[in-house]
Amino acid sequence: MTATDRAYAALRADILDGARPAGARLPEDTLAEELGVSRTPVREALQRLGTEGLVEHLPHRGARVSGWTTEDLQETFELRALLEGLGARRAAARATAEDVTGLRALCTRMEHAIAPGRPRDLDALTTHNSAFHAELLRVSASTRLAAMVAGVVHVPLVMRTFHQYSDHALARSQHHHRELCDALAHGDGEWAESVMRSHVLAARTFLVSPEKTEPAQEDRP
Amino acid sequence: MTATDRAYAALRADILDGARPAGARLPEDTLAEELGVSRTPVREALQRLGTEGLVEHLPHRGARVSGWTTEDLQETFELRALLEGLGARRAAARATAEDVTGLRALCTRMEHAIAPGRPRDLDALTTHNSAFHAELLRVSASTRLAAMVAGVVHVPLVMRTFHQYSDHALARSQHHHRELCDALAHGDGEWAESVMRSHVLAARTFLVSPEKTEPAQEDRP
DNA sequence: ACCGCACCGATTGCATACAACATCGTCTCC
DNA sequence: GGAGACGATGTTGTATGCAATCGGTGCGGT
Repeated sequence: MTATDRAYAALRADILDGARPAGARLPEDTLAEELGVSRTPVREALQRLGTEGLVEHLPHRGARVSGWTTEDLQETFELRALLEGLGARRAAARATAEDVTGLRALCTRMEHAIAPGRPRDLDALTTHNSAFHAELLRVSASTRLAAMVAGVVHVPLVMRTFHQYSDHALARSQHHHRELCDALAHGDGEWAESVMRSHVLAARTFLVSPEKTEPAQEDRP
Repeated sequence: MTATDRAYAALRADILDGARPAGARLPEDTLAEELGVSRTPVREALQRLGTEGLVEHLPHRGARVSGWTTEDLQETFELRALLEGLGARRAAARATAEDVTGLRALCTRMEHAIAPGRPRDLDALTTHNSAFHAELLRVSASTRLAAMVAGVVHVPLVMRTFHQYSDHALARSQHHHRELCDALAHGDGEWAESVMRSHVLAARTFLVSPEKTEPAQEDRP
């Protein structure tokens, strides 16, 4: 692992878990000192984080941690629903029996991590969940798509979602995974895409529920 | 404009117009010499191009121009249809009367550029077309989305598409733009999204037509 | 008192020097 | 004669020094 990778990983983790709050300044030389590397890898790490939207660059003014409004969160999940939906559709057209078997194995592990009667292991759940989604993207055979999703999905955010999930919501999430496997096994891209969209949009509702921006009820008369 | 920006723009242009073909090596010091800058801005430019998928990095092996298979093109247009479709939908929910007026002005300029009875001005058409799509993304008020679209839309590719367009296809393209303006004026997101998808997918067909991968005719019995 | 302008500190942007690593050719040993 | 190891060579990865640029501050003018 290179110094650039370490600087990138450290900064990204700091930002996403709140150690560096939104608006915090990120001077290159200070970070270089803190991380024990020179300014060059710090520069490259900041640039990468900039393309992901986690930090914003002001010319000759330095980098800051960019803020996350509710609107930004909505936007992120909208994009995830779209991109991961496309990934699921493509995966359905390409998945082999072995692919599906591997994904189902991950489902089993996730179900064990939250099996009733034991304390939930949300770390393990998060790990296997990430593996599941990553595997799906691998099967979808689109490098560009995978890179884009990686830029929008932030693991600590996913974990936070799991923390807020009720038992019911957790179970539903697992049901989505199983349903995705079935859709893939049948090669049904539309089905897979639809399930994935549901999966992501369900997560969105839980994350942004504290301050709903929707115009509320749209009851039919 | 900084040296990094110049290096980025020059390399990107070289790659997209074929001056640096797929597979060509991109040694940092050689490029630095050619572009008249040092290796540092070249490195940053190569990294940016890497996130866009135009070049691929091999650890300690350098960067190469990444290849574009037909499959890659399909993928790119699939993503564009999705992302720009979302942009159009969001724009419809946010567009003011002034926004629509501005977009319609761009439509008029595009129509002038390809008015019958005069030689087509495809450079002007490309310029205004880019402005139109950029303006739409601005109205959609999603920084992340705009950045993603910029990563998959390559202007020379768009121009190549225009070159291949028949009169009929060019006219249809302009009709799409007008229809988008109408959908925005009515605040109809679904309509706008649908039109934008048609717009992008029509372009895809023209670009990949030389070697159709579709299973050909799906005539109804 | 307020506005404009020049200086000053801080920080980035760029250039260059050095070190680490991968590949390839060659040489030796089996 | 072939295979493995070792050095040669070229390239990237990293560190550091220097200059350009931006924001703020204080002074002078109006």
